Amino acid sequence: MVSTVVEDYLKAIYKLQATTRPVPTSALAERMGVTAPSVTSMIGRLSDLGFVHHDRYRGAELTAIGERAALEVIRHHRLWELYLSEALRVPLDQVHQEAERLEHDLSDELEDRIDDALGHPSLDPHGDPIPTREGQVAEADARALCDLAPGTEAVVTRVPDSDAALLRYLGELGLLPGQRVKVAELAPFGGTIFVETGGGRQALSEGLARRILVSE
Amino acid sequence: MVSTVVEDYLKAIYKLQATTRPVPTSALAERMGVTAPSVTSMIGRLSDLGFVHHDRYRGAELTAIGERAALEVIRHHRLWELYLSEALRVPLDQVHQEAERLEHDLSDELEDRIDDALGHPSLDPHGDPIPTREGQVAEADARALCDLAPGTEAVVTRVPDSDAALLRYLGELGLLPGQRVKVAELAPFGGTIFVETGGGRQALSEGLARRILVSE
DNA sequence: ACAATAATTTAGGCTTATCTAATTCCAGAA
DNA sequence: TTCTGGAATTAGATAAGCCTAAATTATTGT
Repeated sequence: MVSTVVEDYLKAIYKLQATTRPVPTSALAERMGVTAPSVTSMIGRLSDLGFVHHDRYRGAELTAIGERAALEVIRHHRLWELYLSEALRVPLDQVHQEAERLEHDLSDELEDRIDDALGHPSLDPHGDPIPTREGQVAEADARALCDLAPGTEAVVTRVPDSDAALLRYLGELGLLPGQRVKVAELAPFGGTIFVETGGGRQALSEGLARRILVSE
Repeated sequence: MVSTVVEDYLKAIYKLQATTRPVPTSALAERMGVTAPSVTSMIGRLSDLGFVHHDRYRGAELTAIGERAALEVIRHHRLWELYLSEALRVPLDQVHQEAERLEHDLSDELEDRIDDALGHPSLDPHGDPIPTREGQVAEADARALCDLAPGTEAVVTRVPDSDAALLRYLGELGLLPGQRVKVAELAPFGGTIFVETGGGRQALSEGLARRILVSE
């Protein structure tokens, strides 16, 4: 059984790979909140364990085994998130933080019981896909709120998961998963989008609107 | 925040204090599954942290602060046990093991939510008292099954928590908390007790009957 | 092609928690 | 009161993760 620290590194590498591949030492150091030398040494260990391939001075990439291990941690995390949200009514802005600790302590038996209790869900409360026990991830092809034409109506399907303050703000705006939204207009010269939600007319930056995924 | 290892030591010392006080190094080593020198060194750290008083060559005793910390871990453990048992239907013989990992990852908020969801319970599924948030333990004055006179009827209130095989056995006998039991007879010359349970007539050793607490 | 800069790795050290081997202490027997 | 066997402690080592400071490498601008 790998340590919780190793699990956290694997998860971080998996997420960063969506952006850059291989993942540079500095990117991993930043995400993990440690110094670059710490990352170099950990990459060496992960490489010894067969979880990553290290391309010296270029970065690290998960092996098939490493990706599988990362997906198991992510599955645990997202199952806990949904469970805490549904069964214990933990507010959406707090579930990530709680799950961050619990994800390392989920036996196969308990995983199954939680999965059963939730009816084998495919999405966590932020709209992120829950990998299957076999490590399959169903990435929905959603579009970003900022890409909708004015006048379009849609439903929010996915929001960033780890920034509690942002999630509270999105809650105030009425832009959490499941909530309806209509693009009212785009401000001239770009940069700002006006939308109508259950909470009324809201202005938000294009940058933020890009991180909110919707389906029509 | 103390490490999970420190939490485990505090809990172990608390439990051993019920038998011997102060707790000898060897007893703690045995319970923690480590060598005596490891315990000596850990006791030094616990002493530095103000959790125990170390009487050199005699053993360790929890300070008020240490006892408080131990009770918090035990509260977490027992709340998780009851929650897993009630909400997720985890079998009684497994809840201890699961809670052993989860007890170290329970934020105050989640603790409150679980406590609320369970209706502020006072006993875990093995019948062990759940300390209050303030560190109060309500030790019920129960009697042991082996101390009942033949013919007496009672209800099982408390059983050992950590031996899964024993708990499965007690389940087969019909001697889990909440189940009714009647002492049928004592075998001549002692050592064995015959009881009637929902599952019929059962024989059990005096040693085992001493670890099963009942109320009439 | 080469020098400057930025990223990465190496070197060496610290803390926590463990171990084995060696030593010291205590309590009970003679 | 002294001896002795078992318990406890000290000494020294290891592994995981982290750090700072120094050295190295890759890249980029000229």
